[in-house]
Amino acid sequence: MGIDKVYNSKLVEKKWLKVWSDDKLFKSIPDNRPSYTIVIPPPNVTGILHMGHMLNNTIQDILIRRARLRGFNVCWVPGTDHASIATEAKVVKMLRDKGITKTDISREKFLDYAWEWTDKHGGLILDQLKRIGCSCDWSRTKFTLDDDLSESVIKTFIKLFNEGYLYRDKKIVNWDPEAKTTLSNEEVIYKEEEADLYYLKYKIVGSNDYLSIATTRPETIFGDTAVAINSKDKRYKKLKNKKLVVPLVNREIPIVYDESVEIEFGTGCLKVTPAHSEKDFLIGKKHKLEIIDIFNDDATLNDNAIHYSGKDRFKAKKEIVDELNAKGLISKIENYNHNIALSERTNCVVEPKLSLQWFVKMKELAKPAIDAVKNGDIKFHPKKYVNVYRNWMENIRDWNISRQLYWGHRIPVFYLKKDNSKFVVAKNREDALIEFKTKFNAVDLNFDDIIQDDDVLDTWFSSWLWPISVFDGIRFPEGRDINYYYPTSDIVTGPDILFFWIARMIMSGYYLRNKKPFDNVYFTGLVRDDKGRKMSKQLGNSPDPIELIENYGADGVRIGLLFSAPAGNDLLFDTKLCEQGKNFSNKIWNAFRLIDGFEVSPKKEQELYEIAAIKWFNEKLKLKINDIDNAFDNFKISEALMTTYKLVWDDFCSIFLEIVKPKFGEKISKKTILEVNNLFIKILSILQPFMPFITSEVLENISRSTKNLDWPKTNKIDIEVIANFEHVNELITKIRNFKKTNSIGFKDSVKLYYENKILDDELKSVLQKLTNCELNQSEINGSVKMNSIMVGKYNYFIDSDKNLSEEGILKIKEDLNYNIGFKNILEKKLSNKKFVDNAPKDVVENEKKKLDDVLSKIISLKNKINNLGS
RNA sequence: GGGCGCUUAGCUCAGUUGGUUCAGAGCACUUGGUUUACACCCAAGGGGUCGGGGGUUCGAAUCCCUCAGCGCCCACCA
Repeated sequence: MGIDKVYNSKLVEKKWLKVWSDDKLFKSIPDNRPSYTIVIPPPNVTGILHMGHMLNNTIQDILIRRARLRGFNVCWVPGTDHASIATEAKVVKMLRDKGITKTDISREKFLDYAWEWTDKHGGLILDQLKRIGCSCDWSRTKFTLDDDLSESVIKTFIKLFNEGYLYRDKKIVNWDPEAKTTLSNEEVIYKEEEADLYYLKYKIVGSNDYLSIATTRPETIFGDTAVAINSKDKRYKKLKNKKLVVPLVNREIPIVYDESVEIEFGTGCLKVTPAHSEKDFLIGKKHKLEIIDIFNDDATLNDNAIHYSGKDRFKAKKEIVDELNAKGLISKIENYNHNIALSERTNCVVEPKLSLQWFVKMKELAKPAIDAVKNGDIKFHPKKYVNVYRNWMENIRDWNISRQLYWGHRIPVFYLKKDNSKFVVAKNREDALIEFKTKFNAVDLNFDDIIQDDDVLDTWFSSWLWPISVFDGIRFPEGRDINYYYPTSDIVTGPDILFFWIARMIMSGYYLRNKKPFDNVYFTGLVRDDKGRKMSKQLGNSPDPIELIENYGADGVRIGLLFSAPAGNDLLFDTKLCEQGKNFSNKIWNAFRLIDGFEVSPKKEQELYEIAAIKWFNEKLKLKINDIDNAFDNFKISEALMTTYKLVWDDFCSIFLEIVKPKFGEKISKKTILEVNNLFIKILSILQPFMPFITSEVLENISRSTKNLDWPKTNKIDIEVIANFEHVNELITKIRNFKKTNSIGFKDSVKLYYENKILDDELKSVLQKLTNCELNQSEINGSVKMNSIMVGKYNYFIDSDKNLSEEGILKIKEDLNYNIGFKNILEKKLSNKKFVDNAPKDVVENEKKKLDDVLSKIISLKNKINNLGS
């Protein structure tokens, strides 16, 4: 045989990657067919493919390819995200390595470097997606900083502003001192940490007494402008109207009474630093306290910290504690567990900071988005995330969208240089000037008088528009594409960006188009290693997807990942699963080799066993396709794969092909080979979404053409054909088992006696081919020593020249005991008046039937044992 | 502190509305097999009192309560 014994994934993949890129096979243009659309979750433009992408995009490709086979006009839009803070951090590091500091160069210069960096490293990930077989419409590739998408972002900002959804406010925000930007609440992650709780002594003015105040942050005393006590706290009533002296600073501060202070915590007294805690800020606002900011942008202390000015916050903390200690101003130190806030990107401790920022009012936008998910208009898979979503959405907080970065969409707000409380929102400087002139009646204003906001928008402010903006539906709401492809069908993503992205896309969808952005959200799990640990760079436990593809083939890796990827559950990735995937590829390859190698005889009649096998497999295939369709409809993709896997490996290869395969030296009939090929093509169609490479290759070889596959349709299924065939199959297993336990050679002939009418000529032919038995229909002859085997409720008898082995006899006795036990249970149940009276009739009938069956089983087993004795 | 979810074979997980067609699958394991597609293979087999306890019911892996363990999300306890 000229074809390789082992499937060569490298060669095949190389070939098909070329075909797929040359032919623009996956290009979509609106037409009369129904559309099926997915927009890719855009990976970071300079990112590289990791296992999460691999899983996520494999699932999308499976959905996409199946939809294509089912005749939809399929559009999978690829693209990348500029990933504002992540990319900027990389560029800053690159510059630092070159000895350049971000602040030393102009914004324009920095952006030049950033674009250079993006051009150099960007888009690599899209090529990697091609390697795993992704069938995107590559002609539609988008980048969030493309001109059209940028314009969409700006247009949306202006619309939100004009409709009152945007405001600028001084609030406590999350400050990342390393990236020197604010972060949204979603970009902050909390980690439990053991800390010290210091009890500091604040001198009471006009007395020699001290008030003890607990804090984890003694370094912020320079910003203290009050001490707050709960008004219900009886212990401190006598302190009313007293003042306190802040240690080290020697500033006198008032005592204020506020309900938000917990009586139980520490001493019940809270030092208030309005500039460095949201809670303190609110207290300060209420009591009109002074606000003293003590940090620079890089979280070193500023001049307000007197002799600690310029020192790093952590270093300063230690020294301050030492100084306080030396002065006897710390009464005790306790261990205390609390959550520290870390930046998702830079991993440094986030500093709450008072700052003027742009916010989006979310409450109103959230309303239709909550309803859509609640009433099932948008479906989440798995459902458990509906509650998580609702919980977040119903308590949604305003979205801080400004970032003190360069890389991104610059906020389209222009201020008057002289007075930055006066501003306009406009898409460019020219419009801004006109706007200024009308709004502020400033006729003689020129470009030098205005300045654009320095900040850029949160990266998610562009990605929340993605399903609309990739079809240019913001600039041109009546465009052809947006009206054809939107709402999109499904979106596939990890639950970690449920709030960042999914929730916000739903909101923008309703806000901008009054329509949901997608019908279904499929949440994948996290890819962990085989010990259940998250994959991370530090642990080095994340395999390189491309390397895996080299070793196991893209199809093998796709299958391997999906073998353990039920929606929403984390999956423990093990390369063993890829090995299984690779083996499966090889199995398919060899099925092809076998079929391809059949010698065909044009004149030969079909064998009876061929007819039986084809008849059965036709029905079985329909049954399984129904199961697979069902699994897909419920987004149980792993289940769909497993059903396919077993259908191919067990039913098609192990059973069907084994029967159809001509006996040694014989040929196969023409009619049969045609039918086998047809069935194989259907099998390949089902496999195609999971394993695009090998199926394309085999199909081309088997049909000698590149004709398109269809997803097979099912009609009425003949259950009896399946049941009878499977009866025979079970019989075959039992005969083999009998041979094994009785040390009869696998290929040795035995005589089989049967009494029922299930076996027609075709099935008999199958039985003979696979077990090499001699068939006789007859009553049992009691005088002959025979061994009975049971299939369902029917008895078969094997006559062999060998007696039953000890093991075989033991088995029969065990079988008898089991059935007697079962009989007792049934009889007890049926004599229970309560059961007979209360249970539904069909249940009772069923139990009676079972009893009949078991009784006849017991009789035949007893006969068997008696025969042994005779 | 609030909310959600999980606990079924050695491992990873299925089990819609309670009823021996529900105690399952894949992997792993055990045994036997290789000139005739594939040892990246074939055939056969063993294995679980469904986390513990209690309740509802004629009947519970499935419904209710409770305890234990694990995981996730949210939140301004200094």
